[in-house]
Amino acid sequence: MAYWLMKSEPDAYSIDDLERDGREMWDGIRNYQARNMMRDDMRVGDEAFFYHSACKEPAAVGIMRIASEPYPDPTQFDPDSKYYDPKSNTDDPRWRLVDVQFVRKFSRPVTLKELRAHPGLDGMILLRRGNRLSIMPVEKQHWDLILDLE
DNA sequence: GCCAACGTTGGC
DNA sequence: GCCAACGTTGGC
Repeated sequence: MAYWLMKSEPDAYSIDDLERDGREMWDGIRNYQARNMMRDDMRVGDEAFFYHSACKEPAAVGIMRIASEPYPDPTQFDPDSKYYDPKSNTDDPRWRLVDVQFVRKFSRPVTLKELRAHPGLDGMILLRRGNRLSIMPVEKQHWDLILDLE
């Protein structure tokens, strides 16, 4: 089983929204690297940190499970969606997504500040300078360390 | 709100 | 295929 970290802006979709919904499409990913990981590397049953980005306190806030095989992101075909991609077509969809299932919310957010301060987490992709990936793999040892921080 | 870092686009 | 211009991400 593999481990992941997936970012969302809490103003757009937060861990509380996922807790309410239970299961949801992880839509709107429009970055090829992130797409490729969903398309090629994720497996049903993998676990992922839900991470709040672009907000007052960036932090890992909970855990979810990959709940589906990859399939075309319907928002790319919807002209009313902000994720609409006129260059994609149904014959050869450009963007794919997976469903995620809520597992649990952390008892408290594990903040980016704490992650940066932990020597054992050196080398995490999330902490690399200039990193903008919204979906990234997490090594098992890092996963376990972060759970210890909760 | 600023801005560094990065990805994408498109002219050549 | 290069690269300048532009747009976006996301921490601060």
